[in-house]
Amino acid sequence: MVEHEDRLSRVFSALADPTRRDMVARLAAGDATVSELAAPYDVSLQAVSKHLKVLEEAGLVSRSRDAQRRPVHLDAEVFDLMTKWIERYRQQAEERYQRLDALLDRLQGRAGTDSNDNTDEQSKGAAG
Amino acid sequence: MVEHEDRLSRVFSALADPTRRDMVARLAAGDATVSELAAPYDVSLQAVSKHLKVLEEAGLVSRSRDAQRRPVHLDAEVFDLMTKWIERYRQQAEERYQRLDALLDRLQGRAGTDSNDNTDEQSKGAAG
DNA sequence: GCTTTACTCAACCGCATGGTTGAACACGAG
DNA sequence: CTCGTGTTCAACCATGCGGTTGAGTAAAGC
Repeated sequence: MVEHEDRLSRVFSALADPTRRDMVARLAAGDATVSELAAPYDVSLQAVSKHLKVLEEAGLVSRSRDAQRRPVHLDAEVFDLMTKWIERYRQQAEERYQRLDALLDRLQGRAGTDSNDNTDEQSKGAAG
Repeated sequence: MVEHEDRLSRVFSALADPTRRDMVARLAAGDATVSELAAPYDVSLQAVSKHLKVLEEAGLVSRSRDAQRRPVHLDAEVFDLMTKWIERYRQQAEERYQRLDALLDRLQGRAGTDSNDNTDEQSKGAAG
């Protein structure tokens, strides 16, 4: 209904399909033609062509021309878009979690917390 | 048909909807009830409830109980799953690109080119 | 105990999506 | 020009999804 007007929706939507994710995974190793990509799956070539169209419109791949073949190339730029979006909210959520954890420490008068095994080294200086 | 059996598909699919992404964004700032979440959108409360169910089944949020209210909490763990998947193939694709760039350097006899050149726009040198 | 508040479940609708098959297009080779 | 290969387009079908409304459930309040 929403016709996927924004870029991020198209990218997430494209990657929501396991077949398309597998294609992306294989394309990360190198360019491939439609037939080559279609080989492992037991769907028709037309279905694969459709999948590629979705990936292309999401900006994940680009297609050139080589005689009759249409080599598909993975375009890594869009991944940054996703990563940025994800990291942004992941960090916020984790910071919130740590603040909550610190608050619980104070409320319970705990001395040594062993429950946080986070790998990031950010200081929670909200001890006020 | 595929019923989204795998986790990653559910997560990507859940985040493919702009309304749900907006909810996640707002939940990153703090927990909220269904009504609070529904307020900004001009859809019914039931629609928002459905969205939350999708987010919950994707493992992105969890819901507890506070009297009649159902506070929604953002669960940051799943983001790691996505980030790992994305980064894996993004890096592969970028490495390939850099190798190609290095190869072009050698072919063209370019000297002293830093392979770390990441301009955001790359011209497609269709040199045959 | 009935009402109010907060929310979910159920049934339904319209459209998008993933799949199919058959035809058409693009290009290289005879 | 014709043929073969590689790929896309078009029509169609089944299912899923986001939306709706109406009913049902859970807990607080009078």
